[in-house]
Amino acid sequence: MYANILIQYKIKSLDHTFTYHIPDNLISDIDVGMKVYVPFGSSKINGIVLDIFDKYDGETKDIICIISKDLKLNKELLELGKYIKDKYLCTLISAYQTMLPSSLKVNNRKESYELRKTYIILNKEANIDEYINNNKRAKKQLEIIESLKDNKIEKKELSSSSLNILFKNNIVKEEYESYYRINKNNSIKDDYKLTDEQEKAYKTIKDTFNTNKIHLLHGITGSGKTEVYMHLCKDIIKEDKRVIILVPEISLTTQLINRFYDRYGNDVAIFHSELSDGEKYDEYKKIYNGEVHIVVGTRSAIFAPVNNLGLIIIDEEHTSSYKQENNPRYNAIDIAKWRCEYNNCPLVLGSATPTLESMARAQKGVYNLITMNKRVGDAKLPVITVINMQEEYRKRNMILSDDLKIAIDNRLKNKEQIMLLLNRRGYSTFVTCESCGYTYKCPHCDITLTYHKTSNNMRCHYCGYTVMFDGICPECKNKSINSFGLGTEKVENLVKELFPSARVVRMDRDTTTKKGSHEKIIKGIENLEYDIIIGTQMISKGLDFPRVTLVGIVNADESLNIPDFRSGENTYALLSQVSGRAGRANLQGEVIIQTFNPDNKTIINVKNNNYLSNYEYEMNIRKLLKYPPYYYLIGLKVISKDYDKASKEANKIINILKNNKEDNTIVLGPTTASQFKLNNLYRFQIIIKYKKDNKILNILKEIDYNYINDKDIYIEIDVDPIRF
DNA sequence: AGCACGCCGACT
DNA sequence: GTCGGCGTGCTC
Repeated sequence: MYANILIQYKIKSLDHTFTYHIPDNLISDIDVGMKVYVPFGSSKINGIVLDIFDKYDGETKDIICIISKDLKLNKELLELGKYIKDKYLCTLISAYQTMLPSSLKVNNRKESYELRKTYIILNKEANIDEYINNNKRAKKQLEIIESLKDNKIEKKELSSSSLNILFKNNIVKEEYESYYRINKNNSIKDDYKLTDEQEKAYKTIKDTFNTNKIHLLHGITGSGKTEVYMHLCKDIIKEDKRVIILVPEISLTTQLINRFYDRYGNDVAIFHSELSDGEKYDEYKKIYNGEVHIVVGTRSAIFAPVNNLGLIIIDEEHTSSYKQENNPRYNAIDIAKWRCEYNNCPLVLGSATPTLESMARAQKGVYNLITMNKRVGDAKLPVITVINMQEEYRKRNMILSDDLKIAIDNRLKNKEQIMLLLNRRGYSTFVTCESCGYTYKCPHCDITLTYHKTSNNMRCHYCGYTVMFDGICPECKNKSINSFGLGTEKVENLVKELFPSARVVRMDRDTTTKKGSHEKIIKGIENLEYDIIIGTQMISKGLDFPRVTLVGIVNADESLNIPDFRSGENTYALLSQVSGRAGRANLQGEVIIQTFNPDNKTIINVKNNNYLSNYEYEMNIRKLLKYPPYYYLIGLKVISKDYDKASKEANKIINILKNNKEDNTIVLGPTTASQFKLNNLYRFQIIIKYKKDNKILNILKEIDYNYINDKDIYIEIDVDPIRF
């Protein structure tokens, strides 16, 4: 018997199987999907068995041993890997590697992550009565024997000196029991009553169990989407199927996971980046062994090794965190679609602000649109005020406007909580007019231009359009063009200065890196230990604090000006999500948006809480400028430590692309990538916009293949990129 | 990726 | 004469 093995190195030139002979002693155990140890060249490495067959007449070596018999990739995941390789142009092994938690990665050498407890039991074969009679004076030993007569006892609870004598005389034995690091018990009965709207959504989805339907659940913030998910889970459990629920990132996960634990206890496995390797191993095993019905987790949980999958739910489907930004650059929504098709089950995409792609599909009837327009209970929508920062700027209010300061003061007096959102600056520098808020945009791509200090010009990173920079604002003719940005720390200091008695907490990358710090801050806010919460987008999603009644958006423009064609869409989503944090319970919420561009369409749509108007506005631009969802995108980067070589190859590639495409396919570039020089590597970028073009997809694969053995040039292809 | 092989320059 | 630099090529 022989086996085709995919080896652990994720190098394009090794992206094929090698055939090995299966020695007789392994034949009965070996199976497809298992991890094996094989000789390779002059060393020994790990690999995955992809198929097993009888006859082979080339030269082979023997497989040394099987590494994991009890955990292997199942048929579905093996098949899924091929899809990922084909769609995202990555190596097959890296597709499989991303499916596995680090404890089980193919190149992992550590043997076991299993935690075991050691118990002591009486040795049934020993003549215990005789031993008791002969050792009447060994009080401690007799005590132990007596207590072991009706149950086993954990080893560490017994005195080791007496125990050792009992061991020596074969009176007692050790017994092992493995246990999981995470154990939860449910505390709440599932008797929550759904509102009419929730009930309708729930029924609609439930009626499509056992069909491959995709639902877009468009529910405004506070409309109770989670409760709909919970009800669906109940039915999944009833039918003994499995459900995967994806959530954007841990900030949201903590609160949501606790809700699932409260109701479903140890029927839930969780997956997110804050778990330790051991915890992830345990959760993976619970899923693999079919011990849980519900899997809740971030992006990589989409690869949970469930059998009998009955439903996938992707919450906050618009968030960019479902797209992996390194190889393989997959999007969890794509993977979900594939798995739902494979298992013939429905997919639910939930969001208050669906992506244009999803809404467009829903309007075309590809997805089934379910709308929830009402907030649960008495909660009213917040009142949104837009503050023109141009005027505040003249009053020397650079960070907080008078209105926002007054509003904060009022909430503090009422013992209500305040959230201040600060947009993080992007990695590229753009310039804004400090007095009127004007930002340069590319006339062809509607993208904010990026400033380049070395050449003193501004460039569009999509098409290469360039203008010189003269420092004079073309709008208000002031010489106030500048690039400025605020950090959370700066805002924190000002707030502390203005409101010295307020208890302030900051929630951003810096304060949440430590394990559990996230949860601690959230608990603190829930327990009303803080009055003012300052944070980045991290605080915008899903969090539910009933005493937060004021949300202040400090610099709404920062997000609008990110050089990305989706900046408008993303800003709408961000602002309306964070607005949704205000007034979740019966207290009236208020939102104050500070901007230099009060006439901006996105800001106006946020103020009017009009998703559909924003959708139509953005769709128009996308249609005009040929962006998704009207066109598909592919980003290709040519990377080299040699500037000239990178530039030369990029030009060569663009010519090949232009000569092998359909007429309506557009090839832009090459331009310098937004992070042009990174780790001493120069990066040129090509953008492809296409509708239906197998020609260009095939030529891309060919280009990718041609550079496999080129040591100076590295090609990076991003299919359906969300950011360039 | 990792290792052997191989072909040049500077040392005990 | 030999040690060791890393450029090239191959691994079932």
